[in-house]
Amino acid sequence: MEPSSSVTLHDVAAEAGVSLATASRVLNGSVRKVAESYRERVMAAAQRLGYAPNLSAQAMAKGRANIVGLLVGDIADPYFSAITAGAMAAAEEAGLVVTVAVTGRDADRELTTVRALKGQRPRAILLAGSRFADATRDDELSAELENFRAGGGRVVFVSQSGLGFDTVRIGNEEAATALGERLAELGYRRVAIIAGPHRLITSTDRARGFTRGFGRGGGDVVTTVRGDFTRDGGFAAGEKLAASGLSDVDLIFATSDIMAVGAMSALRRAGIIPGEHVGVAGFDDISTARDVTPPLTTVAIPLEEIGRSAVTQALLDEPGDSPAPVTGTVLIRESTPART
Amino acid sequence: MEPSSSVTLHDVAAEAGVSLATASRVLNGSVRKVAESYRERVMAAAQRLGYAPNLSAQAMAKGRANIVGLLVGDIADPYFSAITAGAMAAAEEAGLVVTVAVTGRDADRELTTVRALKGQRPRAILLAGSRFADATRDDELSAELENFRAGGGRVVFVSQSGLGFDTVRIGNEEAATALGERLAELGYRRVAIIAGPHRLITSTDRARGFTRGFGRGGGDVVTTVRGDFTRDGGFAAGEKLAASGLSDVDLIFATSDIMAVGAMSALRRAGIIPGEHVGVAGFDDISTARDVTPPLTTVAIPLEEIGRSAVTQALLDEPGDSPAPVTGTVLIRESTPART
DNA sequence: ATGAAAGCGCTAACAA
DNA sequence: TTGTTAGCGCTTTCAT
Repeated sequence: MEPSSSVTLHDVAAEAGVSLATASRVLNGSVRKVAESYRERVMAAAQRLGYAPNLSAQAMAKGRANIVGLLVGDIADPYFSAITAGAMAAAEEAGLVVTVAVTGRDADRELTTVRALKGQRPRAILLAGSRFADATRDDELSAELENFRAGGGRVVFVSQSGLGFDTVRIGNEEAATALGERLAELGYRRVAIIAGPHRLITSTDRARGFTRGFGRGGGDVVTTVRGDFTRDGGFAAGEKLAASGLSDVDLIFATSDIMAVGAMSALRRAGIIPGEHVGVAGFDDISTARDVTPPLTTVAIPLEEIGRSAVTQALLDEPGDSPAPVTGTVLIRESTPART
Repeated sequence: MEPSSSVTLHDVAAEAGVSLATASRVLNGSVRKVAESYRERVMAAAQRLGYAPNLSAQAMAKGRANIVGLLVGDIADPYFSAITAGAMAAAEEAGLVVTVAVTGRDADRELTTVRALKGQRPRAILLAGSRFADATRDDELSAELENFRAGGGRVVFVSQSGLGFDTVRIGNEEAATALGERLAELGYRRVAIIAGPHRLITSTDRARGFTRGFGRGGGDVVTTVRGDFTRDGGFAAGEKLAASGLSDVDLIFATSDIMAVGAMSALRRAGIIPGEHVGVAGFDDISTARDVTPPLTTVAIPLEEIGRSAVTQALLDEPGDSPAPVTGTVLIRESTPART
């Protein structure tokens, strides 16, 4: 049968000779409750007509759509795309559709975007990405999300919490501390830190943690250069450091791999060979970290797993029991050979 | 005013002392038609109550949701995430929300996913990613999309067309030909091609184009190694080539940068230095191509632009006028120095 | 210019 | 177990 532009449940019910309610029960409603013979007839009719439920209608009738809204800073950033991949995998398993929106790592846009997402009445809203040091918008965001939760929606943050919602926390500071210690053990003593903007807590936490660990091992932070929390931001910071001569520095720590990778390119361009003239370390263990030369020392964060986790958390019966923070694993690679 | 769990248009209308219809006209409906005084009162009421339209309800009333569904092979692949970024930017400008789904580069899953997306009654469905050589599912997919279009939805393919829908075409074969010619000019004569699975037309087109161009310049294809169209697939292929000794080969062309990058890592691991012992070239110009060592010769494809374009195309008044294919630009970098 | 009311497709009481 | 029916929130004729 040629499916007309849109087959409704009504059509299916008619075709099968049963009531709307019965058809609904068979195709979508709760399990077990319809006689096998009816069940089959409905299924057959649906099949024949090519019926597909109208999600908007379902959402309206149920008050909630089988959607999860995911906010990321920048989908083209491997950090976020890995988290997204994990979230989408888990969502698909749960029969949910994922709506993705980007915030550009900006608090205002984050707020706007949350509002837009709320309009879909999704089952959950997931906010991946750093919280902001400047809490200007936090009250508004909180209110917006609190209201969403009051309506039965679930909210899950990924990274830092602070606003009192469920959170898949990432142990940025601890892992960075461990990395700092290890690098100090390897003989590094004077580090230049490449960090993202002050307002990104993720970056700040990592820098602080690293500083502490490195300090414990007897190392010092010589300087900190800031830039966008992107590849190009890292590149620019790398150029700046290279221009300064790097005289007093034996190590560069960037608060994300993507910045580290950009910085390495800048260094090499300036004739400074990463891993040889100066050690370089990053954070995240994005795929590229293995493929640059030399392979990049970093902290592995199970990004995909975190994405899955966020969805799982959102689907749990009860909010409130945030799991323990995800821990990172220090990965020493050739970009930081032991200092003789 | 404390926004109760959900403020409806009804509430706003009541608060403003106007009818539902008027409120609707002010807040969403077509422009100009409401007296300024009413207009203001409604706006104020909406503001005060924190009203946000329920998209599902709007979708139902209008028959179509302000959503665009985007299908990608793998969101963690920079090729797709760049396209996605572009599509999301354009969608946001148009006030549309983007639902993303992954196909895992599998025709069956692609079909399933299209069905799921259709349930949202989105304004458009965008299919990024290679078509499949094995057209087993093409009829079903066509039928599904044709039906979607019949209901007023728009369909846009990105890459190859073939199914008779609007397409943002990518000139893979032509650009690969140009690349092959250039590399032959540079003195390369014997290439090993690293390709994705046979079924991915994108990969096949690029390999064919390259072969032609390289042949024109007097070069030969010595061997072709296939693997997953991923970084790891490239790595595995690279290992295989390295193991074979690479005796008879002065160049490796991978049909995507991501494979090329993986292959470079494998080569280096085996003691073969890319750009020195053997030239390496890729395709796409993903961000990483600049950051590997040596920087990777490739064909630049304006991925973000393509994503934007797909959305723009979908929003055009009339289907059918697919723009000219997007052309790639050959970028010779240090991974393919001129052969002496 | 404004309002009343009929749906849009589906679910979930409530009846039978 | 199955069917009837009242909404869900919004848009859109059609009157007024």
